[in-house]
Amino acid sequence: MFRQIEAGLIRAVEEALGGAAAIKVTLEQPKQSSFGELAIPVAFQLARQLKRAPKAIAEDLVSRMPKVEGVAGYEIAGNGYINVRLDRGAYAASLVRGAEEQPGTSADKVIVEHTNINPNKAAHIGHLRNAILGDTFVRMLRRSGRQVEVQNYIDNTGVQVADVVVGFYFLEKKTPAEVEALIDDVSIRFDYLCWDLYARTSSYYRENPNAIEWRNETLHAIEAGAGNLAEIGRVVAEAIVGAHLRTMYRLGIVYDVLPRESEILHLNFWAAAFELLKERGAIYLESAGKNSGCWVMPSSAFRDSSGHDEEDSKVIVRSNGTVTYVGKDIAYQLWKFGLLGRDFYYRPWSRYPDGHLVWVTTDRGGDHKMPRFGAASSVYNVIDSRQSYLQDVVVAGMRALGFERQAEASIHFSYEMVALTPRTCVELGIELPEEDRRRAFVEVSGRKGLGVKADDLIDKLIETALVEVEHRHAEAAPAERRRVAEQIAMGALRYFMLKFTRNSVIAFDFQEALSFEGETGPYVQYAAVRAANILRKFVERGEDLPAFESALTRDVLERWFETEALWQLLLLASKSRGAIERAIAAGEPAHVAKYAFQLAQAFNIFYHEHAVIAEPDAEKRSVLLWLTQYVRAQLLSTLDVLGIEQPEYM
RNA sequence: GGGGGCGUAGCUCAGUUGGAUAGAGCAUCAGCCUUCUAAGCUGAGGGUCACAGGUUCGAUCCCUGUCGCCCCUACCA
Repeated sequence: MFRQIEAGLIRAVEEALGGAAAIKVTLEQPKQSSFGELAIPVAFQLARQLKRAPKAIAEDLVSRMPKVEGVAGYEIAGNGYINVRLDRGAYAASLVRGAEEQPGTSADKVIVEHTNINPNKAAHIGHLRNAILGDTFVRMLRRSGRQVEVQNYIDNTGVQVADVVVGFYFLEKKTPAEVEALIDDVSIRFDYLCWDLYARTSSYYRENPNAIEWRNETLHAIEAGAGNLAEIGRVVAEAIVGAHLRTMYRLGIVYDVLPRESEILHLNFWAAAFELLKERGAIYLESAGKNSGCWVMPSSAFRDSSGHDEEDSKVIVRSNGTVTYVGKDIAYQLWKFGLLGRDFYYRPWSRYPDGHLVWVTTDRGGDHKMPRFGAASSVYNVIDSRQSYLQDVVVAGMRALGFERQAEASIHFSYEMVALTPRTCVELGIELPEEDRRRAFVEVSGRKGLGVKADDLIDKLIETALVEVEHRHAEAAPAERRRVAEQIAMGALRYFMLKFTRNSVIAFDFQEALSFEGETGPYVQYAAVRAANILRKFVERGEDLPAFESALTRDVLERWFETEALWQLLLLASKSRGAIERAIAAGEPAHVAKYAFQLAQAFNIFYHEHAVIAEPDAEKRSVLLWLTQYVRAQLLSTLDVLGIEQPEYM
């Protein structure tokens, strides 16, 4: 509704201008609500061109603008603003009728790749930020009508998996069968065990540099796909991927397909990409300097400024003939756009409780009915900002191959890392060197085993929430209280990861993350619960909700929404779709979180000021009840985009 | 050295693409529960938007420089 009026206003201003001036007409929200619902600052832009006072231009413009549906009038304010006042009665009446615009559906597919955790240890809070950002962005895109495929890339043949295999095989002297026994042992958390083992192997390398040979041997074995080392690698990666998916499912995060590095290798994706890159001159064989004997991409392809020499080129194929990670990534990115000329085979990996299937790539054909994966028109890679250099190289590769449009549609959805505050390190019992203690934050490190495990944090949040739920609802069944605590924990965690904009480093602090007050997920959930309570209590008292459409005529609505506070609440609630669209355009899920908080805050004030059920005036009560219902619906749909549920009670 | 990001209230952060009197949460202090649940609400204090120039009707936002912090800059991923 609101966005239709905005579009109408822009058209009207353009018509009034009659093409006299070449400027882009924009609208803004007035600083103060008393100035109206919208403001048109166009007179300022025109003042210079026309050499006239902004105020006179504004007056002239208003007199020439055609009638806009839903607008009650204009005011010239300040020294040239055109403030717009909406027809509140008509606006509210259309909302009562449920006349909200539906998003169009698009045929183009968007791929969002997120999570991408090395399958060699338990997930940590940095991975949570990635997955929550990615999952929320997926929900935003789907809400806005876009078709989205969610990929979680599994690097099951890399150094990190190899290091855990080295730990099991060379340090612990375990056979594949013994590793499998550990996985099957329900008294052991295998992903936690690997967390420690990975740190132990890393420190072993530091003390015994020659042991790095074990890693090389393991990497070769994994790539060849035969022998005990490869077998351990396979079972470890398989088990850890399962653990990651379970961890993420606790937060409502699901995937469509798991493309694996092993298939990229076995199906020779790289060979296809290599041919293309050579053929189109995107890479060349270096004959001199430190990169002699390597196939490299010149730095001019991905760095625009001068001052670089041959030494800055990026190695794509090493002098020993093996391909680097970036090379494989170029092949993978080509596949995502359907440009590689080959595809994976697939088999079902697992099924979520709601029936949704996750597929995994395989290197052999099977007899499965499945969706067509890949071949998208745009691709979002949710990867932390430290890898932006490599992402630039991938995009440069696409461009050098002549895939300009796809290069343009390859979006590095980057975000800053989650670090730990020194205080939190102390709480975790981590010894910090003197210089780290004075820093604002300390980077997590898997190699050092330094970090907060995702499941530990989720457990701690549930535990904290449960104490409060038990205190408030002693009469409820334990299983039910547990469920409510889980929903609150999930709301707190998802909101916490989303409230920061992407390029801000999160200095993780337990005290802050465990807070359920103020700008938090539970605050928003609480507002939704309150709204639900009003409606439930009203019905429990034996009264039926009024027939809003007939009771709330335009005149009635016009009268009650003269009250500024009620009108502002309605207006804000009606802007949820616009808030999501703006957040998509900005690529910033934090904006949706902020909107949800603001709406919850506005409702809490309303809740405090109006006793809805006890309202003696029947007409006013109908308005308040409808408003409660409407705000609740908008709040719930926004929470749904954030992946947050409303508990039954709090 | 080069590339990128950041610097806004005591702390943690927003700031809708250059607009009207710069906001929120936390923390501090003072209030509000016989009510649809106080995980809430009201109020107070707290600012040289790092600094210096420039662009223009107008700059927290754009440009230049300076200072400080962070990340990247592997034949690791």
